[in-house]
Amino acid sequence: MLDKGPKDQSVSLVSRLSSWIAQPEQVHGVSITENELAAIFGVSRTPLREALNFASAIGLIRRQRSRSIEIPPLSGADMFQLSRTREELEGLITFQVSERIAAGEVSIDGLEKLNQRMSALATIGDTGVLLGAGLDFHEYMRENSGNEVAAGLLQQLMLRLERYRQCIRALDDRSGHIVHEHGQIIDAIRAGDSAGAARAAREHVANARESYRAQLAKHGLF
Amino acid sequence: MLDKGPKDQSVSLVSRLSSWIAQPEQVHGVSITENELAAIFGVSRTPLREALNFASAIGLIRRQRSRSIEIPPLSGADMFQLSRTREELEGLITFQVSERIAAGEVSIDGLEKLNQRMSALATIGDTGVLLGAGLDFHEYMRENSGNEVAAGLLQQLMLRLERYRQCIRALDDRSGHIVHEHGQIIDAIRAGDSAGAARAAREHVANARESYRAQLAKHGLF
DNA sequence: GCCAGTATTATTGTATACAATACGATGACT
DNA sequence: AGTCATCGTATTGTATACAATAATACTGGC
Repeated sequence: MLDKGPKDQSVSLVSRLSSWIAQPEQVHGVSITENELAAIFGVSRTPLREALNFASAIGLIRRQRSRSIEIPPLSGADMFQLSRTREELEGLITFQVSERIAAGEVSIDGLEKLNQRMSALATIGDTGVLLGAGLDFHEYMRENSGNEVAAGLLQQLMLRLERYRQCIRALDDRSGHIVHEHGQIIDAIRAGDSAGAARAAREHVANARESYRAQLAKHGLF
Repeated sequence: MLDKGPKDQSVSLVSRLSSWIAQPEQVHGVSITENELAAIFGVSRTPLREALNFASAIGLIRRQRSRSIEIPPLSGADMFQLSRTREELEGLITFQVSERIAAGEVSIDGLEKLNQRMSALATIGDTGVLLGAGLDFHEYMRENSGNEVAAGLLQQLMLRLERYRQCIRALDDRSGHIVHEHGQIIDAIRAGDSAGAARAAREHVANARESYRAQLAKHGLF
């Protein structure tokens, strides 16, 4: 209980909470009491409840009134809707990034640099690092779209998708595809084809979704 | 999510807070202290902070760490991004509603009924009621899309757009267009043209956005 | 007069205490 | 034995109190 150095916990509590939820060993669909969670994180109920409110606002957990916290069960349908929605938003911000680059409001250098880094990592073959670089790519798109609204919503989706990502991180080997598909997006942007870039981004998400679905089905996860 | 519980304040606090923020007389971009807000709503800081966390999670307010609450300023750019993002999500769920109707998973009766009601109201000419019915239409789409994810994100956007809606409610007379555009969406769904329905939905949002932009510009609001 | 450094105050972050509510168990009655 | 009412306990919702941090005012030195 004596968590020394108790500066602002609420911000980090949200990320700690989301990490905790994302752990595959958590039994999904089960209810947990606030006191239990508070004990787990070593804080009192007050900051915990603030984190819970935040988490429930973005759909990470569910809270009926006067009921305990429920970790939403993982399901293929849920994963599909998350990814399908992400597809639209990634398409939108990719389009907007492309437009901004075409208009000279943003330099393409950042994307080129990320692309080179990805290619370099692909030859090395470190899957973990490569996947991290892949996330950097999408983060860069969010930050340079000029659309904070869509970027914020996308980040919510990424947090929720993280739970599924955890399940298949070890299994997935789409790294080669990822590099290629990111490359296609950048190519379209470079050519000034914003609509094409958006299309490529959407296909990229759709491909990832299909890969996830296949992996999860193959291992009979849900 | 409406005010119902006599005791549970935290849920209703969120809606009360969003209504309060949406009031045009609020000076946007100004900072407010938690104690002031707590006094305004007649509650202690604890439930207020929970509502604030919820509101900041969905972008209704901004809270830097250890700083007072900031009501994000209204701006044309913000309105554009909200509406532009909404356009994508409305397109998506309209597509999904259409697909579910085509597959027989959902009856089209609900939409037909809403359409008839809208037409009837249009002849009467009560703008306020008609706009409410328009919102019902979109709510129906969200609830019958089978995509809780996109529906939840859309609801966040609608809450944030409410602030802009408040500014021009009295000015707007797009009622006729709304009825017509909703009709086009329904027609496409009835014809089994999901892609067409999605396109119509997106155009509907884009038209509303342009109308908003023009109205706000005409009155020099921001 | 102005700037730096410190003291003071205001405001946020956290913990504890209490109240209200929902859930479960126990027992009475049919 | 089954069902319903009532009570007891567990859990959430709210308020108050305290701690830590950021903002502000003040004083002394230059």
